[in-house]
Amino acid sequence: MISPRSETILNLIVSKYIDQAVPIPSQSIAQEPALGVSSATIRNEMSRLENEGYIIRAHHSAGSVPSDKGYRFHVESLKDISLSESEQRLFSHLFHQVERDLEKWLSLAATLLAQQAQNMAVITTPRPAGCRFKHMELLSLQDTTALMVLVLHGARVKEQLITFDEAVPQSSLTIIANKFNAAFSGLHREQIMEKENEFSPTEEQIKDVLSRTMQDDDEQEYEDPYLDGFHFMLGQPEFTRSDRMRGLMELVEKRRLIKTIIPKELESQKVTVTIGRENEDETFHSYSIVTGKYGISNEAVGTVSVLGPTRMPYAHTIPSVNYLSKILSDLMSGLY
Amino acid sequence: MISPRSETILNLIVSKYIDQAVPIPSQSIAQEPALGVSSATIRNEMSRLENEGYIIRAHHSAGSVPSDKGYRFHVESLKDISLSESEQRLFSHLFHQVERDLEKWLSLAATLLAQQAQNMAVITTPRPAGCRFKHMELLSLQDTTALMVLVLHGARVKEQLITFDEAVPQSSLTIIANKFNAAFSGLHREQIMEKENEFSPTEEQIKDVLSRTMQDDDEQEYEDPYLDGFHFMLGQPEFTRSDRMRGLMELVEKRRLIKTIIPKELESQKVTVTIGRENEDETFHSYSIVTGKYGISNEAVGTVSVLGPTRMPYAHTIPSVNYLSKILSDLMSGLY
DNA sequence: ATTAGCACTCTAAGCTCGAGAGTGCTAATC
DNA sequence: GATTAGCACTCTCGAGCTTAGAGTGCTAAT
Repeated sequence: MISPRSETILNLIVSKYIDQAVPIPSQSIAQEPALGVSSATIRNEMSRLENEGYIIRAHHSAGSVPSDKGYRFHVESLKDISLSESEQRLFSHLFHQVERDLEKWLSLAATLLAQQAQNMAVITTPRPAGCRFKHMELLSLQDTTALMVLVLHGARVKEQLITFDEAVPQSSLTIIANKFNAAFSGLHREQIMEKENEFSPTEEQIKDVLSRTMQDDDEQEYEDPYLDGFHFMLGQPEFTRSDRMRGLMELVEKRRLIKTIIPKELESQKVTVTIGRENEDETFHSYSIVTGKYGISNEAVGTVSVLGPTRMPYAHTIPSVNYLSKILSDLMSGLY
Repeated sequence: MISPRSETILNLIVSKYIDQAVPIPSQSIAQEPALGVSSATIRNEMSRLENEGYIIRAHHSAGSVPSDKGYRFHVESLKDISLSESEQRLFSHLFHQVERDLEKWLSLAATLLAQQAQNMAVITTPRPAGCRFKHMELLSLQDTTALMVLVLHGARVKEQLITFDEAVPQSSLTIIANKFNAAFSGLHREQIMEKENEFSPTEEQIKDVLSRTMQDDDEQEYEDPYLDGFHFMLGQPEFTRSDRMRGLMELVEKRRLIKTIIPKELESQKVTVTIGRENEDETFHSYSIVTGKYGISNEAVGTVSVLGPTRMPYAHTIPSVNYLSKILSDLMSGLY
């Protein structure tokens, strides 16, 4: 890749293909007012681009389709684009209209992002580095059954049923809850386990359940993510053959999706784009994933992603992911 | 429909078609050892069945495909079948292995049901008739922000952020929570609103949020249901053409599915089967829905359903829905 | 009432063929 | 040397045709 004209042509091919989902002929590029050359010249450039692996032809005399390498070039060329001011304002406005509630925010973000990218949006809930006890409540439901409501730092709430061997009245439960609240406030699970006060058997049991619940939370890689826009993805011409999506569908349903989708390294604050065969998992060899990180470092971090075919409107998707990450981070700082 | 032999033949056609998804020729029925007649005889019976609208032929000389009326007959003929004892034991066993937690139960039930029916299972969470206050907790997050944790009867937990105009310390919040807990225990929303104690502005604000949260809960038709087995459905040969499922996909995603899916009348404890054009909503004219009710009457009721093409393994699906409703009802009685 | 036998119908898959789209190459032009 | 017009060549896609075979409906025999 040398001449600037080659770059222009490649970018035109990629944009047009993303738009039209049809192999792009040299003529259609020649018509572009940006460059005043004939289709024959374009053809020369195109065969060079093909030799260098930026574009692919289905057969001898077919139009051009970008390769992964072609998409990669295109993506690099627009990494620094940001969302238009009017869209930024619209987004902010929408977020300030909904209730102050993490779930509502994430759900809204997923919907907006899917809409922008015309593909599936995946937003994971913030992962605390290691959850910390904030408050607990014990409520008697029946003689031997109680509900434990556990509040962790960062406005995370967990519930768990507990069954005792013998009847435990609400009054005892309240006393125990108060005792635990005083003793465990702000502690991590390990610190709670170390505490060796003298506990009654009932208390020990509750402490056990508490510990297991917190451990669950720590171990859980991600909760069910917020998904939206699967139907946009299905609408793409890539999926007229339905078998194409079977495997993917199962991934989504089984929620195994997430582990595979999120890039291992999420060091940088920048948006990460993984294109086609750059994905380690073979299932995604014809998909691209655009991922951003949001949240508060060292406290709780989640991801904002878009999954779609490699032919994805990166020019809309990347800045949207970027801006939504920023909004969510800002909103979340109010919770910690 | 008169002769018992006609009935046998119709049932054979339906079962075979459900199994094979291919029009059933007279020969294949004649081979059945159950009735020792030739294919010509079957053909005579078949043309009678066709005249009466139980089966349909794609064209002049094609095999038989059941009509909605045919499926209806088939379903009526097996309404009283129950799950095999071994499967009943297996199901019970599985339910007693998981944690005592409503979410886990519903999720397990959805997975089992989808597996049995080889189609999509939809389980709605129990709807309380009108929610009742059990307990609340107020936790300060930042100076002017608090988290309200609201526990309703039936082990339902709700969270809501509250933002105050001025700083409110944890100590004040605790006092307010105690006051409310004492005053509102066991009450419905309307009853809480009627209470006209003298409240401070902060208390009024919290009471307002409380009321809105409870109203939300009352108005919300259904929460997000538990879905499983969409991929089974996609695997059915009905869906080799992908456009067939687009609309459906969107329904699932937008959660509008539920309102449309659940029969208006759920009086009886029996399982309800709605076949093809019996569905009011046109979208489901080529689908069948099998629905059962579970829960505790007048307290909290949810539904267990299977959605799939009219060619659905009713013989497995109906007893499974039936038995799972029973299991879930039994389990839930422990929560009230 | 049942059945064997056969002619008839309809589908689905394969096949050819021509039109059209788009390229690669060559030779002329700037 | 870069660009371009012109044209032959390649490949795809859909239309139309053909044929094998699956399955029925009918008739005449049992």
